[in-house]
Amino acid sequence: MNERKTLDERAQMTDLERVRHSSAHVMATAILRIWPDAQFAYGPPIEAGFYYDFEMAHRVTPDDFEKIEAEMRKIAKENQKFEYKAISREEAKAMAESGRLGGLTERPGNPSRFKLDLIDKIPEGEQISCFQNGDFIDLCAGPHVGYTSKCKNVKLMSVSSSFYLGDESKGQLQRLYGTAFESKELLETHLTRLEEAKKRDHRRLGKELGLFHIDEAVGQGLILWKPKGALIRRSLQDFITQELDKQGYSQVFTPHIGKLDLYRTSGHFPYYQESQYPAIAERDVLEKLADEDATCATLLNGLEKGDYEGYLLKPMNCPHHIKIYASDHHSYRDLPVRLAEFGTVYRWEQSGELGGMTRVRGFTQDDAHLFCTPDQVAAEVTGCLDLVKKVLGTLGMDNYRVRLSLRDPTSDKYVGSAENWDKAEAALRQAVQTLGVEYTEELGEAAFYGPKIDFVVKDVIGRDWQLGTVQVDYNLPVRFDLSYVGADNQQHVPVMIHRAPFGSLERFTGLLIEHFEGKFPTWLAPEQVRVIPISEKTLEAAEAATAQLADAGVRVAIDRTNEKVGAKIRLARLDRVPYMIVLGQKEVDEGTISIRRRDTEELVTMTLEEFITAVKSEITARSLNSFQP
RNA sequence: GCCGCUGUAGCUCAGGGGUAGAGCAAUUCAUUCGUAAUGAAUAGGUCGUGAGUUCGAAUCUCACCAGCGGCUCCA
Repeated sequence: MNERKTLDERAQMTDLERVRHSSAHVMATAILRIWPDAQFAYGPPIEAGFYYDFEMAHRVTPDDFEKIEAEMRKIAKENQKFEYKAISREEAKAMAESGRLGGLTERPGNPSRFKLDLIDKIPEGEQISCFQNGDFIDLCAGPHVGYTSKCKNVKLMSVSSSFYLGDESKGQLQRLYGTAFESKELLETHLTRLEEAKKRDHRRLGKELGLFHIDEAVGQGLILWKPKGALIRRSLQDFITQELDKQGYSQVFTPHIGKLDLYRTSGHFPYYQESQYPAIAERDVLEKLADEDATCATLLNGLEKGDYEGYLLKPMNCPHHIKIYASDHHSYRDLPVRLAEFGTVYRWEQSGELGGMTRVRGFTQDDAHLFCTPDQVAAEVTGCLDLVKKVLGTLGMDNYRVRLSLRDPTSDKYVGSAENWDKAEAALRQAVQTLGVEYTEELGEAAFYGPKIDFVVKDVIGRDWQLGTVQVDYNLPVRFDLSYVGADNQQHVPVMIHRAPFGSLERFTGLLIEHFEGKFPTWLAPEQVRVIPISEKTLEAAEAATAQLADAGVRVAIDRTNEKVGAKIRLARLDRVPYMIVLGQKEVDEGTISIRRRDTEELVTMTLEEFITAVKSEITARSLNSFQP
């Protein structure tokens, strides 16, 4: 976000982005009027508005928003002109030294240290420019709106912290987020939409619908799937399992822990040590160290260096699957070998990053590892992409973007030869082009052992989450000395493909809850049908219908409470049950049932047998829509 | 991990230096009802945890824990 935009990109800034970028300047002006010691760093427009990073003694809290907004509206009313000024590098530096750049001209302050740094980052020979509105001048490439009156429809959203240029070592700044629109109506629509989105938050719906629970006593980021959530997960797993069977995968089961040596070989243990649960030392090591009065540091060092053996909660499934592959001899005729597992892994994510089901410390990947010949890579990757597309398509999730994650050529965090990286990246690029969807190539997003194709979706508050992923790996097969016998009767190293169409069941379910607003299609709904007797007089008939539905394999519940029908309907709708069957004396006499769907007022009458046939075929087809009578 | 905010009944939240409140949910009773809330009664809380200040702390202070919004990270 901090890279310098090209002139072309700046010219392409939309009118709305100009309003927002200008609003960031107006906000800075307002802050300076209230707190003159503020030092500004960087203030761009973003997808949902704008922010400005700054440093000052006063800590902004939401209580200050009203005061800042009032000053901003005042500045908008003053209708200051945004004036472009081209200045020389020397002028810019002189202005920054006197605190007038990113400051008030009439009230210069301390040298603008961030602006000085930003000036140094502008390539020699490039025109340096600034914009002035009223008495506020800022180093800025623009573009802006003409006058501050365009910036009157603003709202401050939140305050948080950030690092200067995203660098943890460069100190912490305050970041104030706001949003701005071209009209009051658009602003209000946006704010209403945000309120609506909050109601879809999976953390809120997960609680309301009884899908999952996170308990302090169990641990941060560890999901307890409650019965209803577990039914959703089971349906998803059944779906995937069916697809895997069709596509020639073999399902395996592996333990949740493995010896440290396994991860030393894979390279994960030293590389990701900070984000793993600490290793479990063997008992005799602990006893020996206790006898010697050794410190924890001795233990940790010994584990790290390999002096002591221990176990790790598995942070990924690859090494276990690799060992399954390696336990047999393989001929090129056997390949590809496709090993799949719903494999639960544990990662010590930073506490501040955890949240709901989307970022957790224990999660289950719908994982698989494919071992194939170099010739098979392209076809296998394409097959994996098709699977991801099938999964997302079945669920009606079409709001994803595709990212080709490549290595950053300037970084040394990657393992393996440049030649293999080039091959892997080329294979993925070729495969993603067959997908027929737009994709972006992003440098530095690759895994340390190989490039990947990621499917990224947004949650209700606009955050990006990586779901499905397909990765080509030339490195682990070498590290683990894997082989197969080729047609030439020689030993060859297979290529590995890692892939997970959902990513993790936790994250995927969290995003599904938001995607469907809790109104899952019938095949996923924890409770598919609710039977509602009108009174105790028809309870017996309702019990019989419930039993018949359950017998047919439909997930059904009966409402035995003494409430009126209206209350029972309301409760069933709040529980997002797709179908309600109302049974009164009339239906019993006629031998029919009255069906009401979750989203309509319309009532349909048919026999129970007809309904069972229809709903069963809807479930089997994994239909997104309810059946049409 | 860092910055900021928050933590009161199962849930949503009010209150606030003199020992706890509402609505919903729950339980019981009455009602037997025709498509989004029938009525009444009852029960329910060491006010996140620990320490400190105070005659007295849910309320003030500090530490810790957890959640939320960002940052950083994400094999």
